Amino acid sequence: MLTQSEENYLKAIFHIQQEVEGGISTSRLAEKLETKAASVTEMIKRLADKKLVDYQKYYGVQLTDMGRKHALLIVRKHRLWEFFLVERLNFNWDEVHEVAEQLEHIKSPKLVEELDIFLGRPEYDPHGDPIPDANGNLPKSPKKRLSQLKTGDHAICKGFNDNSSSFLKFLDKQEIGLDTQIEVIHIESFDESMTVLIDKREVPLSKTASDNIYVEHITVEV
Amino acid sequence: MLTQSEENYLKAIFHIQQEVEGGISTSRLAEKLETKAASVTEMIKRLADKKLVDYQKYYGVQLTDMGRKHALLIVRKHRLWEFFLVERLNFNWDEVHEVAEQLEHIKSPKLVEELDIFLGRPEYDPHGDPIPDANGNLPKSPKKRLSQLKTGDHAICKGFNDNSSSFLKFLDKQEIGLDTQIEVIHIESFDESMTVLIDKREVPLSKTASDNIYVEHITVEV
DNA sequence: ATATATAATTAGGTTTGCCTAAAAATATAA
DNA sequence: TTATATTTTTAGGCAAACCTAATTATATAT
Repeated sequence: MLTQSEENYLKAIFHIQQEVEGGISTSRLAEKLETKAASVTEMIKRLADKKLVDYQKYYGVQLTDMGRKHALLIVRKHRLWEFFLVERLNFNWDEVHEVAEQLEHIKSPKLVEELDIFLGRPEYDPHGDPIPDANGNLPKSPKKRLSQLKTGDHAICKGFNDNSSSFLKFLDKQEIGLDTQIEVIHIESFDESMTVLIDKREVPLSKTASDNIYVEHITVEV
Repeated sequence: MLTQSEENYLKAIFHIQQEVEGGISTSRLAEKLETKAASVTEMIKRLADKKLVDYQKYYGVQLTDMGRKHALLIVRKHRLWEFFLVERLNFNWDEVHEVAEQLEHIKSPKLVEELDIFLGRPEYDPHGDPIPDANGNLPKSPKKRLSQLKTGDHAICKGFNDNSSSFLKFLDKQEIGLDTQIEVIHIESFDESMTVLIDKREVPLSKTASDNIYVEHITVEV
């Protein structure tokens, strides 16, 4: 049985692997987990002993199939609980993360299954992130970053890369949420900031912001 | 902030104090927590340092007001989650204990409050145990043990002292649940076992069983 | 190619929470 | 009351996870 700490390491490795290919460095993991490199080295060795990660000294870690399976279950639980908190308990989407970080470690296969049923087997969490099914399969949608679009493009908001409370509050303020319709009306070449049209309002977005917004690019018949 | 282990000790002390007066012995606590006396002594000292218990070497522990407050919050969370599991997630009442033991340690005041609202501010958990409110007040009902009744008495089942899976399964088999109507039709003097009438069925109950069933004694107009 | 900088690992320590075995205190029985 | 039994505490250890400081590998720059 995995400890909470071991689960957190697996989840962190999984999330970093979603972004970059290849082995993950000790320091990158330490940063993500807000701990020190020495602690990471130690834990990685334990996980390698348990065949949950492949580890080569000085060359980083990668999840094994078993490790990925565990990680996906934790992600599944995290996202189901986030859905529960927002949809049933009136949490705002910027308040759920820390609580879900706790709830994801509850060990009860029946609980996960019954919660999934109770919630109507949702496919996406409140931030638009896909919820893995019981076998670890992710529903995948053809997502792009808003920053990849061109002037004149239309899109529908489908998720966010940064789930920090400050970013989500910023989105709330700009009235940007899941399924919000967006039209790109201008891209400033010098800093790649853009102006988008949302519900007839002109909203300015920095490159940092547009990088963190996932959209589905749609073609509009004129 | 309290660790999970500290919370479990407070809860155990609270539950034992409900049953017997006075200081609680190290060995009694060790038994309840399925650990060793030496470990208990150690933890008790930590809790005493934190002013959560009063402790006198060789004379047992008692909760302080602060300690009781913490214990009641844990009991509140435990029972709210049990209610949730049974009423919303289709758990049977004999399956909820271990999961609730985990869920009770989730730290989020908002979660507790919103869950309470979501569930309709229930007063009793699925076993008939009272759920403390946010201030630690217990709704109290005038409960007796079924074993205290006399032949001919009528009563309504209001709770159980033993929440073990085996006892709850036994109750299920006898079709005894919360609010079940019971009439005592015979008490065997030599072993204090009794025969009760439930929904026109004669059900034999050992003293052990009747000791663990709480009832509200009612007067029937004939 | 060699020196320097950066990153990773090892060494050695801490805290929490558990353990066993020995010692001390209290309770029970002759 | 004194001996015996039981309970409690103390002493000393262990594993999980963390830490800092020192060492060793690897990467970078001259």
